Amino acid sequence: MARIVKDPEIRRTEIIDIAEELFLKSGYNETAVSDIVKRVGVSQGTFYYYFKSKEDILNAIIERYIDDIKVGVKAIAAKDDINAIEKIMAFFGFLNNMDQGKEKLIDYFHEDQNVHLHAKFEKNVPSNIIPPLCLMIEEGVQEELFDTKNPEMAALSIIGTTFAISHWMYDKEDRAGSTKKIMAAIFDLIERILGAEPGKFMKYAMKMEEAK
Amino acid sequence: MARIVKDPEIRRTEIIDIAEELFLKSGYNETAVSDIVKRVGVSQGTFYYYFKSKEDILNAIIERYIDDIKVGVKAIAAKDDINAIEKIMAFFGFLNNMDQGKEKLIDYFHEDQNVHLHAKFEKNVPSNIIPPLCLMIEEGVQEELFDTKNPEMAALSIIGTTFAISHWMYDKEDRAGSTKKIMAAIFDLIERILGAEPGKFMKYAMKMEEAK
DNA sequence: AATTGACTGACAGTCAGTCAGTCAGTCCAT
DNA sequence: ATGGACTGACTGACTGACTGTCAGTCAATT
Repeated sequence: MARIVKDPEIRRTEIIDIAEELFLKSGYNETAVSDIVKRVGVSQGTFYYYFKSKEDILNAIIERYIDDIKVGVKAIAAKDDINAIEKIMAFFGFLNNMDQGKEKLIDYFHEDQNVHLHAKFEKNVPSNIIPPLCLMIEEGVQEELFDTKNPEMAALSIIGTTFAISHWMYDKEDRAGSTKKIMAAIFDLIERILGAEPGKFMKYAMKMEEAK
Repeated sequence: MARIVKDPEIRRTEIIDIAEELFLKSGYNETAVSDIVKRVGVSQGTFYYYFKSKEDILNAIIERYIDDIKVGVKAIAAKDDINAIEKIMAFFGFLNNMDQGKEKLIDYFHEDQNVHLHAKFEKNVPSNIIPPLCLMIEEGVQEELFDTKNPEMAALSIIGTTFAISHWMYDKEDRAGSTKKIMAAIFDLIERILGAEPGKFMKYAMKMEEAK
């Protein structure tokens, strides 16, 4: 094969891109390293020059997602023209959009073959999004929008609730149709967890809808 | 190898037992089918006589856990000498004891090598424990102990919260020591989610403590 | 004696990971 | 500018280990 030398960073990204695509399409265990290198157009050795094992490239893929999330969430947390409720809502909006950007990443995650990817992802997400979410909650407590003594636990509860509900919805057949009801239910739970005034989140959601 | 014929059900259980032990000790990907059959003392072919693939036996292991949980939870839900709060607390006590019975199954689950097992487990648990938990909550609403319009969502939120907090605690170093504080925090969150009187769960917990 | 079905073990095919060596690009001395 | 030394990106054949198959064996049952 013709030997083509590239900037290591570009080559690395190239390999990660293809690996991600194949893992999502066929599953981690079902994708061979040889499938990846064939698609990239490099040798087996090159793969192991960049990644010390197959598991290692999976970690690299996850890390990239986490980094994207970190950047987006930090930007929201740093805003000073919106209040805590709007931040938390923007936060969920951002997480949702990320999925969409990757062509329904979340759809892939819920296929059985991708448990491995999904599990690693959910294992690593909380430690990165709990701290900023926690800050937003503390802000809301100071603004007297929320009433909670333990912002960290509240943050965990919100994330756990959101994960659980989104998993649950994916296992049910009748996914579409009742998104509004589900949003209302999630808002209700978040308000309860945070000790916010009932209906306050929905009120803000309507306002943002109008603003468009 | 000496040929020993056993009752198929016993043989099947035998293979599952060993496989479970090895998967938990060394991880799913790191355990070879040949390791399993060597330990059981049967041939490679016997393994594939009982299970159609390596993935298949993992599903069998998970199924066994789920069945244990189902039985235990049904028994609690059927009791008529305790109220909804006591049932929910018994429910969590049962889930906790199950872990202990399996020599801290939950400890193994949180090791990185076992993401595969863990993920399959958590993917399948909710669909089995949400319905009975849901019934308990509905009971509590009728008894006017709780105030919620959507018991199913509340059940999901409680399970999600519990999972998220237990994962979070395992990733933190200072695990021991503050179990009481964590229990208090979880009770507080459950009360908020269910719309129960603040401190009510803790009150029942104290009462049960005394009863011993 | 015939039938059933649990069981065997050799084997085909596949895959993760290794390694000795190759070659493109860079940099410096002539 | 030209060559030669050097670096590190890259190659691909190879190995050992693995999953899953299958033709056939043997114990138990009828």
